Amino acid sequence: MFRVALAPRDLQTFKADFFKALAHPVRIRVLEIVRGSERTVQELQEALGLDQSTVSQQLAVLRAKHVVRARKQGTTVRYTVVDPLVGELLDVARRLFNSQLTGTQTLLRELRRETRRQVRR
Amino acid sequence: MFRVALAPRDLQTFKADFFKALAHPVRIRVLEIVRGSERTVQELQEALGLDQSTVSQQLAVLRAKHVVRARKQGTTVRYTVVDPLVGELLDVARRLFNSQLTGTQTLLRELRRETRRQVRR
DNA sequence: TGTGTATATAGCGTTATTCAAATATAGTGT
DNA sequence: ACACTATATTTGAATAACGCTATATACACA
Repeated sequence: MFRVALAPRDLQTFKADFFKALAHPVRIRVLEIVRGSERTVQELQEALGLDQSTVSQQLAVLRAKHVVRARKQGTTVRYTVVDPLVGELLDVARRLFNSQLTGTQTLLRELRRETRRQVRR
Repeated sequence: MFRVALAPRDLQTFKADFFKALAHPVRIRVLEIVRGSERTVQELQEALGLDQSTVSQQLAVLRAKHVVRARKQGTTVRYTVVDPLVGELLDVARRLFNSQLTGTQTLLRELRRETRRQVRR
């Protein structure tokens, strides 16, 4: 028998795949909605103003990368974030963007609004 | 102060672009080296076992997304992470992977080794 | 000026992601 | 069985990211 030494490369690939899941505007918006509480696809559609197909497609990507989990209930499906650390990750990311965006006014305003919204909830 | 080269259409796009920068195994490895201390391209080449062109290329991506900053000094160029929060982000990500990988032995072992290495430093 | 060294960029074929439209599945009520 | 609703998957064309090789730039020093 022989040992298959898994290169550290594979670990980084795994990590990269995870970040790939976050590397899309719609998917980020989905996560920021879903991280608060479980949501149906319909709710997501409305919140995002996107059609059913698009939302389902992006949810499929998030599912494939194990960022999000689906719970079927009759004919509707509810989504949650698999790990609360995903939320924490998004928070750190927000802080990061906040410090990076200093100087670009419009985006900053957006960011602030988002932060307030989250605190209030 | 910091200036975004291409004004992104909206905030989520900006965020997505940032995560895109992390969505590549080599770039993650680069960041995990560079986050500790400033490194020359040469040092990175050696540490990664990759050729000059590849390393420079990935550094270019990280630069374009403002994750990393270059400091030229004579003929050599030293790279640093722009914001220490990037390091924090990687830490949260590591915790996340750690909890996700429970059950896949080999990758877990790799992950542990990495964590130890970092603590020790 | 010329040569060597460190780093960056261009060109290009291959693969992966995206977007939108169409179609498929699965559950519920009649 | 049929129709209706909620969600998922497939398809295909457009675009972006990759990996590799070759070439370019920029600096140092003789």
